[in-house]
Amino acid sequence: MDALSDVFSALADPTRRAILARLAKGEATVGELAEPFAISLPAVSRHLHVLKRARLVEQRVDAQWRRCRLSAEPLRNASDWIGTYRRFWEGRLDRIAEYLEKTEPKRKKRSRP
Amino acid sequence: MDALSDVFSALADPTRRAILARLAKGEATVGELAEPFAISLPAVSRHLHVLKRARLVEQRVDAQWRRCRLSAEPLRNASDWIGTYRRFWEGRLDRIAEYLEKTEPKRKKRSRP
DNA sequence: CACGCAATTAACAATAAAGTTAAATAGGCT
DNA sequence: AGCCTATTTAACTTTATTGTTAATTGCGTG
Repeated sequence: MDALSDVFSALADPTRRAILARLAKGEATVGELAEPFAISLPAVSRHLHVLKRARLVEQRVDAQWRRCRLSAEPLRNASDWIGTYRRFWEGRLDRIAEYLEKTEPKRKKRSRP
Repeated sequence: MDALSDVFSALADPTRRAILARLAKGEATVGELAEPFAISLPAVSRHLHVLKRARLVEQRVDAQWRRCRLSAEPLRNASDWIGTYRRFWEGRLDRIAEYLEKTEPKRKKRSRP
């Protein structure tokens, strides 16, 4: 999978987004990250694996702990990708399209587009 | 699934992102959208279903055609969500964390974090 | 060195994703 | 009506994802 797909895919889960939100406040161990969730530790470990694959989380070994921290760089690409569509939700092109559709005279039916 | 997960999940596929890119240039029928891809028409139809579920695409019926168009509004939420992390990739907090890690004196080993 | 804690890996089950081909649905044309 | 075109739905296969519990690995302490 391409990097961008990995990132969007990693973000497509509320638990993983909550983990990132937690890490935005600072480094944490896997156990600390797992604590707020009703799922097992292995499940959290796998979520972290997904986040690492997307390069959104880095782990540093400290004795028996894995200290996790946010690595936000890939979010820049995701943001840039989405950003190319900004003009569409900022009311410029959408509205124009809507306007055209409403005011354009009805087209004749035809068999090819 | 929550709306944001639906959006990120929809974006986590290169074919679907390509479809959105095509729609950014203007309305298109399903057949037109399918044309550049090496996958079957039903497969494209399903990708569109995912995009519709995420409210990123709207379809309007025109005789036997479904004219698809971009509906970028949900991208605003996705963008906003990612945007809360902007300060991290803009070099403010990352760097501080790196700096602290490099300069902090080594901690003694201890049995609790 | 045995015990305990942190975390991952193994093994497994359930569900979802993504693709295929074939059949169904729907509208316009002759 | 019957055919052609556009698209979806059905049925099925393959592969991922997400979760579980149990076993494993790694490390520090008494």
